[in-house]
Amino acid sequence: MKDSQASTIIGNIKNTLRQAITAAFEQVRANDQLTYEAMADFLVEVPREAAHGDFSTNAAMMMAKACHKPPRVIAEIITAAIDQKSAGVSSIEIAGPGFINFRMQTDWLNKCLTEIIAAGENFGRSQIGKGHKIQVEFVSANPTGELHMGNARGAAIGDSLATLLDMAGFSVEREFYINDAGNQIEKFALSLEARYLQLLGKNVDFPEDGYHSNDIIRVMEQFISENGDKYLSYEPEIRKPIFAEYALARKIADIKQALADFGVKYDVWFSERTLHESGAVANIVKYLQDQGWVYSKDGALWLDCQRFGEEKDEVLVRANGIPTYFAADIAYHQNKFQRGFETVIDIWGADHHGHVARMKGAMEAIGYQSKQLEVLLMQFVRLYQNGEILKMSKRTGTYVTLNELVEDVGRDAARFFFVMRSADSLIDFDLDLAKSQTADNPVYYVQYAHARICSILANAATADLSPQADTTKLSLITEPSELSLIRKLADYPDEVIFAAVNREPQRIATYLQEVAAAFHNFYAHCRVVGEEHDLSLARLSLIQATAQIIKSGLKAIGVSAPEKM
RNA sequence: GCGCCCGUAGCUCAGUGGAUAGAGCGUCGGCCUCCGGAGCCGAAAGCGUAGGUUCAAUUCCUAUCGGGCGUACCA
Repeated sequence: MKDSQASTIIGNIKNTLRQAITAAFEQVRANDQLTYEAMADFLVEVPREAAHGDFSTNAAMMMAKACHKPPRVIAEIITAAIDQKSAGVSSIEIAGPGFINFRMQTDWLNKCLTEIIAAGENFGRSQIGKGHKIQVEFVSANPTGELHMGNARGAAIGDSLATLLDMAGFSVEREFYINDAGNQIEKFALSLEARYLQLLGKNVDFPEDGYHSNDIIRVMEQFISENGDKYLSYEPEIRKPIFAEYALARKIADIKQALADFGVKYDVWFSERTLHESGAVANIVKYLQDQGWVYSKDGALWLDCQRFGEEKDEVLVRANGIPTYFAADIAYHQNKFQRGFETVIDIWGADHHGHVARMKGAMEAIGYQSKQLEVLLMQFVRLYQNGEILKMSKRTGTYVTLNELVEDVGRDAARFFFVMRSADSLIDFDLDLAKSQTADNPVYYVQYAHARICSILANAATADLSPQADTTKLSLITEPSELSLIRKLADYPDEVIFAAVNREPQRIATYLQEVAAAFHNFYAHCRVVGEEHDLSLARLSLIQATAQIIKSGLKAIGVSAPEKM
């Protein structure tokens, strides 16, 4: 991903250095100082340690093998050959195992600051995505219950990833797939019917594998208050769909509301049922049959998954004639691609990982490339309470809902918490800690930096300080804590790109903590208001840029940037 | 058994094959006559184990141990 880089001052400098290094290699090869077949890929990066210069490259180390010389010897030769002046380099040193470290001529960081301020809210946006259509499908929970912690994690990750992709220049849509067809809806209907009868005083058994949670009792109470008991006399096959229809509409509305309260809004709510009704599911099965991917066994239709390397085959249509979830999912993904998405990202729980390879295989079978379907698996959220694992179960109705999470922990803290962890780490979530010590959440560290800046800006306003872009003397910014803050700020566009293309929104949470740390460090060393006039103005520009980036980054992960806390 | 994911500080977790592996919480010690102390500075403490590839491995590969998940005509 080293070529994924924003067109910023930093990006331009990296390109310039890369060209200068490549030119130097070509020159010394022409002089027979070095012999090699081809240039290796090398990096030009901003070193983690400021002591290692403004930029550094590993080119000499990468070329060690090709040149048959030790890295430091190559570095000596290359360093002598680089045209420093035209590359804007003030000094070069060779360090460590063979890094070449560059120090740039002065004020390049100040130019970065100017650029950040000039770009304003757009700083962080780029066109890496070139407008390619990409879809992120996430949560897609069964509409038979309430959203739980796992859904909350998926919502935080999916929504943030979608925003970051948008910032990186992709054309993004968020989608929720409503599983409103199939077996679980049948079970759902049976459960609703049982509750209906029970609420009206009938002594009926509740289905063993039904949905036990209390919320569907509430739904049926509402149903009865609106429609009375007239369905007691109806045939089950007539009234069950009526119950299901009624309850689904309400459950889906609840889910929408819960997600909206969590700051997540979808572009499309896609109904599985429409795929069955339109014949899309039947058509894709027919298509696969025609293509020779399907065989009959024990009365069912099977997809030959072994043909694309799976261990076993999968049923597409059951012996009872009802298509499986797998068949519907193939039709669903065909539909996605027919809508013009070049890439489709699905965010699934780890319990679905067995589904990944066969879905990718199926994509090949229906004429798409398996890499067009990316599945981001997220590991489970394990809840702790009173020091013990809290086992979540829809069956017994014991789980913590998204609504409760937002109520107890708060939206900002919850979203930050989920997005700061990589999707593939198993999270231990201590409910007691989350409820009692929310101030320990790193989100407040970041938000505090923003609020602190807003407070300083307010002070500056009363002190009649207002920087003008064209006259502010940014060259007065020379303190190490100031410069390292600018350095960190200038990274923002590349951080967004990295998070987007690697599907790692947690990078932004980490980055924001680094920005906040750099700011707090600056604050401890430098005053803004009360210094000499021009210096105050310059620092005002610096903290404005900082606030702008913190706000932008928090927004990208769905967290607010309060001006006061 | 087989497959996927994860083992990093006392705890929860970051870490694009590179230079001295980071943060929060916890522990210990400093810092407000000064823009918000929800802050800053410092200390102790770590890459499960064993091989391999590489100039260079926490990162890639293999094995092994430990944890999670899956292995349905469920989704």
